[in-house]
Order: sequence, then C-alpha cells, then structure tokens
Amino acid sequence: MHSRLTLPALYSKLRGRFGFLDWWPGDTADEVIIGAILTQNASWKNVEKAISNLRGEGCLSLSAIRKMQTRSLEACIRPSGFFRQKSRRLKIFADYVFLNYGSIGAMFRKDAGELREELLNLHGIGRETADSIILYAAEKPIFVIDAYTRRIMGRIYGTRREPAYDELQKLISSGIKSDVKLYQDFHAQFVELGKNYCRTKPLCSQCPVKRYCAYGCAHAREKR
DNA sequence: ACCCAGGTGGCCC
DNA sequence: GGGCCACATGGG
Repeated sequence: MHSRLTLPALYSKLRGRFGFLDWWPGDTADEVIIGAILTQNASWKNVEKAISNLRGEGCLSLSAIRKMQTRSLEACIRPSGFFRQKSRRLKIFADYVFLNYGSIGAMFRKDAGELREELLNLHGIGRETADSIILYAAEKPIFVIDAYTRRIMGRIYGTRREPAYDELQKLISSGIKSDVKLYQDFHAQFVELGKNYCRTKPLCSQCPVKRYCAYGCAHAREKR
C-alpha cells in the first residue's frame, strides 16, 4: 500500500487540525536536556513531577545537578521512573559538559553532525535523546524520530517492517525543508496525533489522516 | 491484573 | 544487523 500524501501535505493536514504546537516546555537549554533524559520511556506527566521537584530544590540546571547528592537527585526524579539509571545519566552528562566545555553554550557551537556523534558517545544518550537535545535545546535542524513517528509513518506509508531510526530520519528529512521551527513542530504534531488517535482510544471518525492510514486506526493497539 | 509511557544499554546470535 | 531483557513509576 502506497500513499500519495506528501510530507508537506501531511504536515499541513496535522497543523490544520492541531494548530501550531509550541512544544517542549522548558525555558532553558538545561531544562530541555534534563527533560529529554527524564522522559525516556516515561510519560510526560511523570516527568513534570520530577522537574517540579528539581525546581523546588533550585536544582533545575546541569551545574546544580553536578553538585547534588545522588540520594537527593534520585529522590527528586523518582516519579519519572528508572530513577537510578536516570540520575546517573544526568550526572554523566553534566560532568561531561563542564569538564570538557565549561558551559552548554560552548558545546552547542559544534555543528549538528559532530554534536550528534559526541552525544551518542555519552552513556544513556541514544539517538532520540541526542536528536531531541540538538533540535530543542541547541536549536539545530535534525529530525527527531520517536515511537509515535515510527508507528504513524508505518501506517500511512505502509512499510511492512518498521524502518530503522536513521533510515526513517533520512526519509523524512529529504521530504521537507530543513528548518528548525518546522522540524520542531512536525515532530510535535506526530506526538499529538499519536497521543490522541493511535493510543488507547482511537477516534477513527475524526482522525486527520484516517483515509491515508494503511491499516486503519482500529489497529492502534497493535504491537509496536 | 494487566498494559503503556515523547528509550537505552547489555548481551546474544 | 536484529531480538530479548532490565530498568521503575504512575495512570488508565
């Protein structure tokens, strides 16, 4: 099954339905990075609690996290799950930045490609987290692929097996203009669509891309 | 009592 | 390269 829906057309369809999504709440690069690590396989609701705890302690920054006791860091981020792993990942990230660059801004002067390689070498930073940091914290154009994006693209464009991360990223990047705001919002649209129509309660009659869906939204709960 | 969430690393083949 | 597993909490 092949859909003739182009990516720009898909974007404008979603954009028309959901409006511009000013996504990734977080006022500073540090906050975005912390959120990106905390949200690994966790709901944003739980991440919000963790972030709120950190803010309450005055520790919503990488420099503060460096100085925190592991125990109190773990206590703060407990609601976001996997708190031992994630506290370690935050510490490693924060240490790396300050020991090698002195500040996150200095690290972000690198171009997106080099930055990605470097981030991927850090323990606990995989492709999605690295790309989220580059797109939403460093604000450089790199497309973020997540579970929703994979699922939705698979449904619309009918790929039998789900394409590998880098493959899908290349596919999307070559189908739309390279632009930070567009990349940010497009990814947000995928998540919004996924949350509302491809999760627990599919609302087929209102799904903006229903007629392009290769399998039908009723299959929303199929195995990923 | 399940199943899922804005993943990642380690191990195996 | 892919398949499986641990990692942990909160909500449906």
